[in-house]
Amino acid sequence: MFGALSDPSRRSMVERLSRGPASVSQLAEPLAMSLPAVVQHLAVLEGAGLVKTQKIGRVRSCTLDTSAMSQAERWINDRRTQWERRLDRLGDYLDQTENKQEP
Amino acid sequence: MFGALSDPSRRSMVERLSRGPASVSQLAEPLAMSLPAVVQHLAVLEGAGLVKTQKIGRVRSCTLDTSAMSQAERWINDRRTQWERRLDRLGDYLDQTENKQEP
DNA sequence: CTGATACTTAAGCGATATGTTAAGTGATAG
DNA sequence: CTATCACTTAACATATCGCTTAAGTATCAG
Repeated sequence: MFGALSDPSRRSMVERLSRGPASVSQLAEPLAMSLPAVVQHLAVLEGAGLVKTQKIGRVRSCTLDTSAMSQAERWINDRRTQWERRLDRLGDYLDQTENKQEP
Repeated sequence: MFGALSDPSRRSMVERLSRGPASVSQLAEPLAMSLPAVVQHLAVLEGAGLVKTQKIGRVRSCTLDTSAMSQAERWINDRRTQWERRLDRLGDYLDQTENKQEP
């Protein structure tokens, strides 16, 4: 999941897809690489559950799956808030001892 | 940033640090690898701005830097909400055309 | 049917990542 | 002072990643 988003090309593909569905060729167009390379990146994104694809005729249509993104967002948020709660408790403790030293 | 979080060992280190500061040895303890390997992972986290370290005597104390995490969280959130706004607009459009067809 | 389009599959290649062991360095406990 | 502890540095194996080219398949337009 994080691994999928760790590559700039893949992030730009996600950015493109956040503006709406696209075919493989459309995803490849702004990228300076061969089509098979784009398909490989796409496979990584699909493997991570970030992108769903559907082949109609000879065109593969790609769309974003935001539920997978929420999961990563939550992981980060959980660690961050846990850390910040710890800082808050530490602050409370310092306030407390400060009050005890100078009553 | 995403690359730093793409490794399970590094995520477990971040998880450990979200519960409070720790030394290198403390971070290494639950991991099944040599100490130099842990230090390398730590360098990646530090390079991504996720962790700050400070050497006091012979022990290196590591703490989380949540501001870097917020940035990644925001990136995900931006893409997700952009996608969801698009879906909303599409829904509005479909409602509209539906009303026109059956007045 | 024929040719063009939109991928797909397969093989390979150089760079980076992830781990190892072995040998330092510097701080501190006894 | 000496031994130990907590890293640190260096050299190296191996694996995975990101990309390439070349050849194949399936669909659609004319």
